[in-house]
Amino acid sequence: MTTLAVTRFAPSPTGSVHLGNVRTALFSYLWARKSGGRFILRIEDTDVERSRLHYRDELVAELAWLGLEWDEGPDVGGPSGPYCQSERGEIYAGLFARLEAQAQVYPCYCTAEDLELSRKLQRMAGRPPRYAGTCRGLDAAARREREARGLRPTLRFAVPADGVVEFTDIVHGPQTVQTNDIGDFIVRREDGTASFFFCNAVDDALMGVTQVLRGDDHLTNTPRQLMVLDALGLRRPGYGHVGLLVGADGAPLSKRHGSASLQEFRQRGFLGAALQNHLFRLGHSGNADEWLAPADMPRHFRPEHLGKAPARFDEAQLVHWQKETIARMSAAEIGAWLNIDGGDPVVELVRHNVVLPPDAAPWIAVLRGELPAPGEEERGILAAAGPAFFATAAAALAESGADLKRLTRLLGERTGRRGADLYKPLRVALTGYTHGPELAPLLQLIGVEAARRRLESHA
RNA sequence: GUCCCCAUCGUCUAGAGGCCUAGGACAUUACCCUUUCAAGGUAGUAACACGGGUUCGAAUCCCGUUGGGGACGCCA
Repeated sequence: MTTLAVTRFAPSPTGSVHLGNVRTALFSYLWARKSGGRFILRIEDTDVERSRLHYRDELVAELAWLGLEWDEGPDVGGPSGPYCQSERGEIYAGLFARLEAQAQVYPCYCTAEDLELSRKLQRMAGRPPRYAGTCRGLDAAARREREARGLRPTLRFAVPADGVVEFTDIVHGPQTVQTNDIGDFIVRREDGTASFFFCNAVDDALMGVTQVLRGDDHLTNTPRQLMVLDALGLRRPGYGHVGLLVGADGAPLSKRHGSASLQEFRQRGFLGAALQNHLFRLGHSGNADEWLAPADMPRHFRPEHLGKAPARFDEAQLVHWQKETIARMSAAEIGAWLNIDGGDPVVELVRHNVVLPPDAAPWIAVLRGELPAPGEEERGILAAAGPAFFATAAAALAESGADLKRLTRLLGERTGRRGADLYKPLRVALTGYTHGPELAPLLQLIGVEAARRRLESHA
């Protein structure tokens, strides 16, 4: 019933991928999987100044860690390669030649300073800072003169006047844009490399992409890409612009929000399935409130439920999905995640008390014999119980052994305490904390000897 | 500045004119369970930005206001 969707994720390797982009990658991936189509990874590294090889490797590793799998990409190949734009120069050259032959592009000799000045003047005059069209009408003689002066031209797309570009956005619906609102834009830089407007659109068409999902920030430059595609007679993919992902401050997540990179969340110990569950519900609703296994996510993905409004990234909700994920992991998986032996009884003990790996450290320390210095609340509880209580507790422990039930029954009988009055001081003396995993297995693991010492130290 | 986009509980969202005295999830509060804490269970607090229309009837459609965001780059 669903038509096959060919989708892609096309990051530029100029930094760590941030969650906003990861989310559109996830949506794209899910759409492809839902429909039985293909998911493509394409690296947009035409900006030689800022692209770095290690960012590309990192990106591939992070995406794979998250659990996204692409059918075509720089590492796995495919029929539409190469999948790094830096290697597609010949393809673009052929296309530029066609546009030149059709006179739909022209060389522009304006320097960066010229352009900046022009923009500044327009802004001051209360006009939108668009390319003024200075080089559009240059004749052959004028071009030769500029070349002779050593000027290297960029190539600009000649946007037709008084036209309209129409398209139906997958999430925003019908859009109509006046071409008069769009200035002639650069498709090829001075150094000969293709610009985003050009290669991004062209590659989607060439690679057979049917649905492009991306951030809202691209909505207004979609018409430019459509004009390029139309001029080249290439098939238009469908475009869907999802509301941006914003941070707690309401500002869009971006590379300057260093904290929003996928890498950082992985390094902090968040799990791929938790991140997927959270991202799945940001700017999208998939009629499922409960945790979804990554394998089940595709059939719950609903492209028609992609949101237009910006979504706020709230870590509290990510933490919830993290807990749900941990609850479903096997002991071996938790062990690997915590970097301890999966057979270690600590694993089951702490699974409900740990959100991130460092949270396990205190409990491991408690079992290995190091108690934290008691805080104010803890000292209060210890003092309220009094030395006699702990002396009685130590004596009872000698009879009960590591059996908490017996220990608390004896202690209850001898001190008259029950409930929190009984358990709280015991817990604090034994673990140093007022909260934590179940006390019975905790006592078993601490062992009678260590427990006795801890109780006696307060007697 | 010009053009474009967006607007439901604190947060993520359901809602495509009557099913809405607006539903769910997270967070939060209370209670239950366990002679403790956590986990689990139950219940509760909490929202249609504002103003005009259209309609018998509007969270839903139209216009405006306000607020937020984006584009206008030899970044993507």
